[in-house]
Amino acid sequence: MLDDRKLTILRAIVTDYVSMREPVGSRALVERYQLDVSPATVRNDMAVLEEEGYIMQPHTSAGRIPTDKGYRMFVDRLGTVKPLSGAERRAIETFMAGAVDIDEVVRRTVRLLAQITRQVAIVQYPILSSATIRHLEIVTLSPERGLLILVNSTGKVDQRPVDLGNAPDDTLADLRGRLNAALIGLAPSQVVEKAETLVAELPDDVRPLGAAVVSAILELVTADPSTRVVVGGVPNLTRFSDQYESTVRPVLEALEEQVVLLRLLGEVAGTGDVTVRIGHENPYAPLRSTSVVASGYGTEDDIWANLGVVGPTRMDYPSTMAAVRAVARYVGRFLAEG
Amino acid sequence: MLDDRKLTILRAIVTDYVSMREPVGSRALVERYQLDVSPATVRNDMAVLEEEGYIMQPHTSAGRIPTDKGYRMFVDRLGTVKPLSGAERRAIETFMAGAVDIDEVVRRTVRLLAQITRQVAIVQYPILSSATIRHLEIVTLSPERGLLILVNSTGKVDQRPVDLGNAPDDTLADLRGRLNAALIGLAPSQVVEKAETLVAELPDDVRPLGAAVVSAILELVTADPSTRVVVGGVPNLTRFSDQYESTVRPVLEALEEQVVLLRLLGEVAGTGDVTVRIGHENPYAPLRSTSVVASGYGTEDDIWANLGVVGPTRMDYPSTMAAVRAVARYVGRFLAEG
DNA sequence: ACTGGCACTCCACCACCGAGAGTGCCAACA
DNA sequence: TGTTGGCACTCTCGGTGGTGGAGTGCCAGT
Repeated sequence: MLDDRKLTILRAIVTDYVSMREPVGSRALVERYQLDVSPATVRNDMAVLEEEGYIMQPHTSAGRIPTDKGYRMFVDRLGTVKPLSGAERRAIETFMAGAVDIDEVVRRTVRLLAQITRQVAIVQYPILSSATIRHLEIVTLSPERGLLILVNSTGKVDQRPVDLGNAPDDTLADLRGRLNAALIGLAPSQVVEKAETLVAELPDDVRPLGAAVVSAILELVTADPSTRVVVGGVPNLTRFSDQYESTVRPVLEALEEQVVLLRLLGEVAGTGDVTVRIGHENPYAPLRSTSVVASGYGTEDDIWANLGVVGPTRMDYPSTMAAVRAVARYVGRFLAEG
Repeated sequence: MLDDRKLTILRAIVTDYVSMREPVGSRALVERYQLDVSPATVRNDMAVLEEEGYIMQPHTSAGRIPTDKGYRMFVDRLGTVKPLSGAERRAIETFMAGAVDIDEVVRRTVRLLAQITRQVAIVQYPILSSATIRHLEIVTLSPERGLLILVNSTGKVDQRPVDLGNAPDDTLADLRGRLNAALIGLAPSQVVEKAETLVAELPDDVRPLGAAVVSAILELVTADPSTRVVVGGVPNLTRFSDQYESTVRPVLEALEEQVVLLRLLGEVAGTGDVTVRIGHENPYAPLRSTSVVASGYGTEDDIWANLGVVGPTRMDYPSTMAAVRAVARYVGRFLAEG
């Protein structure tokens, strides 16, 4: 159905439209892409491509622009991987160096991704499912208010206020000792299993407080940190479209909704490799006029979370995909090393 | 120079322009604001107001719009405080209830402020200068890597990786004991004073590690958490202007620069009451076409940080100022109570 | 199967015009 | 002196019509 030349033409249309941002006609095509055929021939091929739904005309007698289906074909079969430039590689390395905690890693990643793709970047906080509890502390702030602190093997520190109800210091110390002894080295799932019997086995005088603390621990341990996302590069939305109100506004609104972004990343990515959702393929209606390029990141056996970019369907897919892939890999390695 | 009627007219022009978003002419003015004089009289007054720089015409024979100076006059002398609606009061109360940690308080505040002002909101993390050290912990992650954890009296938990360099467990325990004994109850400034002698007094075998840990403590203690800001309500920028590229883009870019926002808030607010910077009064050039309404928040004797909104110069100052003031007060109280 | 030619379509651009809104000024008036 | 009605003037905005150009589809010829 689609012979080589038609595919070449489709590729040329996509490439040209992405860089020129204008509908592309048959003459420009043969001139800029050495097709060695006449414009008339190209027109015939374009008629077929249009019939098949890969390209369309904004109006009669304008050039053609790719449809979502056209971009999809391009991404799946026509795009050649565009390796990162040396400067980009170096940027990735230097950008991350010196990030001390997880917050900073995420913040820098989002900045980095926005900068090299020149799109809006989204990074989800990593969930480190293999993490185990390393240390547990109960700090007294006042006779009534305490702070439960949990440190896991990756160095993440979680906290939560607990109501101490005037419990005496030695009760507190007793509880802390028991909890540390019982829970250190356990993974989240094991903590959940063990929680009930742990409370049951506490001495009567410690049990009320113990129950409160354990339930706080459970909250912390089951709370999914990857339910947080960070967004960056919003100014790049400028390059989206000329009609601000109708196209940019819904995207801006979507970007403020953590829940939406999480669902989006979840449905688009989820694997270790780069995935692309083009226009109407997107699960979320207000983003139907955008494309999402996303990838999971983590180690080879363990995906922790997702990251990606949102941009106009008319985007440079090869470069964007290469950048997302590179950043995802680098962040995965960086976090794995600690 | 400016008699009562001229001021009334100026007030009417500001009010009308803010709500109608169109240059306002003499006829509309007398019709909508019962001025009891003829349009011709109003025109004479407007000519004076224009000469004095309070209003201007976008072009000959359009209506007048306020200048920055006009808004300034309005804010200083003409605006009447517009109390919050009951719904808004209730929104403030319910929005904050149930926020567990400082991150969440800040995130909710920014959302709240963006929602009731319908502008872009900026909230700076609070610095609690009266906080003292409550607990200090060194958790071993691996023989080489450790985590220093600092809890202060407000319940804030800070962390920082430290290089343990294979120090034996009992050295670590010894150091932890000494540091806890020496530092608990101290304010940041006191910690800084005491640091040097503390290291000097350590036994020889503990000192190298101790020096590293103490320097980490100093970093944590002097690091200003209020160097972080959170932004929300960006979609409200839609209502800024029709010319996207020229006016919205620079604002978007400014909003991504933490440093800029901090300087902005710092220079605009800094006191316990609401401050307004209008257009060219702004210290930061790309925001010369916007107004900033900001306020410090905290307790009566102690300002912790600032919050505010950024919007078009053509904004509803009375409502916005009332909202910023109310939110600042509420957050201050909320945090003070714990 | 490809090509050159040709008639056709439609948009983008420009000039032009008229209506409407608003002004400044002036002479008249309280 | 301050206010008012009248009037000529200016400028924007919306609609109209014409033109050039880009691009197409189709067809006959190679």
